[in-house]
Amino acid sequence: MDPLPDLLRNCAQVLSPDELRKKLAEGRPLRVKLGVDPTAPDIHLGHTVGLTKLRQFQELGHQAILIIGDFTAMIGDPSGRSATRPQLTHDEVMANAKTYQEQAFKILDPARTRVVFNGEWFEMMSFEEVIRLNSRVTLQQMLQREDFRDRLDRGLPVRAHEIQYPIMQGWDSVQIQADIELGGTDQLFNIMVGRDLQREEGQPQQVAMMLPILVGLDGTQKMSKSLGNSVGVTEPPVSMFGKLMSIPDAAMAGYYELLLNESLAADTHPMVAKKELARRIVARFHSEADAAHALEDFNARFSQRDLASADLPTFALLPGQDLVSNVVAAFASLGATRSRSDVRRLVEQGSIQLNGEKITDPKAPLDAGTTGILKLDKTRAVRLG
RNA sequence: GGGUAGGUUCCGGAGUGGCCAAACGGGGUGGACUGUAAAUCCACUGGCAUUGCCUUCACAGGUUCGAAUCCUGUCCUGCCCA
Repeated sequence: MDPLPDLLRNCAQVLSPDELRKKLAEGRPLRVKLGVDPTAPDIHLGHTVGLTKLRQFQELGHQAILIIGDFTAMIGDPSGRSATRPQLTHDEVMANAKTYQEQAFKILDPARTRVVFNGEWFEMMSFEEVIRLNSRVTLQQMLQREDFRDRLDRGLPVRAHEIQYPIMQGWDSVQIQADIELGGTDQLFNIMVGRDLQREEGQPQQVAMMLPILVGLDGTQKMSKSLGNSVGVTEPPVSMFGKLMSIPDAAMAGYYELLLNESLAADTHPMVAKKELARRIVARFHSEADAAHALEDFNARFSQRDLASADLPTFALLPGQDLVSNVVAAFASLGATRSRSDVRRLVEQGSIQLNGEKITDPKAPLDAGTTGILKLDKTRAVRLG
């Protein structure tokens, strides 16, 4: 059976399908490269799009090469960014790299994955070699990218180290002699630099496979931790489920395609389809049982507005304290920090409910023996006890 | 190195001596409505406090009864010139 159509599925752009066909026809395991920069400790669903494609190659017997960009992460990929990224130290990066690998193997097959750190070669390079590498590209090439151009036009700084990024990513491809490089559509430029460098080194050029960008929970921007619109793969089932339910309907089709690798049936009710989506994703990263539980919990909490039978953390009231103090403490027990002013506003605006009744007086006393459910905000509530 | 324009609250961006915790827009949050969707409407959006107080407008000093606004120095950025 011809694997090509399946491999091309979901790809935003492939340069070129023809080259890919030829490589496949060689009948050897291809080296498929995917680079990740461990700039944060956790990977999120957006990262899993590329990993899933990589897994697909693995299942066909190809060799996955996961490049951990310990060096490139210190620069930060400027792709799509409107500002320089904060620079991380090598120690921070290495700590992130550890959790990244663990999480990536929730999707990848360890047996067919080679993990490489690009520090392996960059750390060794002398300044002379760096200069030599830099002399192969022109400033104009590096600056023609839209993100840089935009910053230039808007009078924002573009720092010299940022233009090193594509060169480094390209050099990675040379080092591992990549046959194929996967990346988001915003990686087109970087991947093409890899092709250029490979050609200069007399290597066969890699095929560029660009995958669509997964939008975040807001339904418009790219999923990214720094934008606060991401779902981490290690998040607890209930929270993962809830977040997925909050995506706009319009974003659902993309999630089906990119995360489940199938098309969203047009005739399904959006809510049913979304619950199914959430359930399956939770099942993938946790378990079927967790997923079933998360679904039940969601139904109880939101569909039936039955907080009482939902799975809530308990909170012991602070004796003799007013409502605001207790709510602040309750948020704190959930790991959220809210100022008293903030909580006061929540109270006055009717967010705080005790057993379904709004309490809008910030100074309302709470008897220590009060029991029931205290709703804090849209998604958080605690059981008193 | 020279010239010039700037650095404002999460972001963009007003404000050029008191009426400024600082317009307006975006974003975010809460409420109503819902399918925890979208759209819409309302409210809130530095901290503490039931009058009021405290800390903010790059940083450090200064002038003044009073400064985001004036002065001096420092740091940072854009643009033009070299």
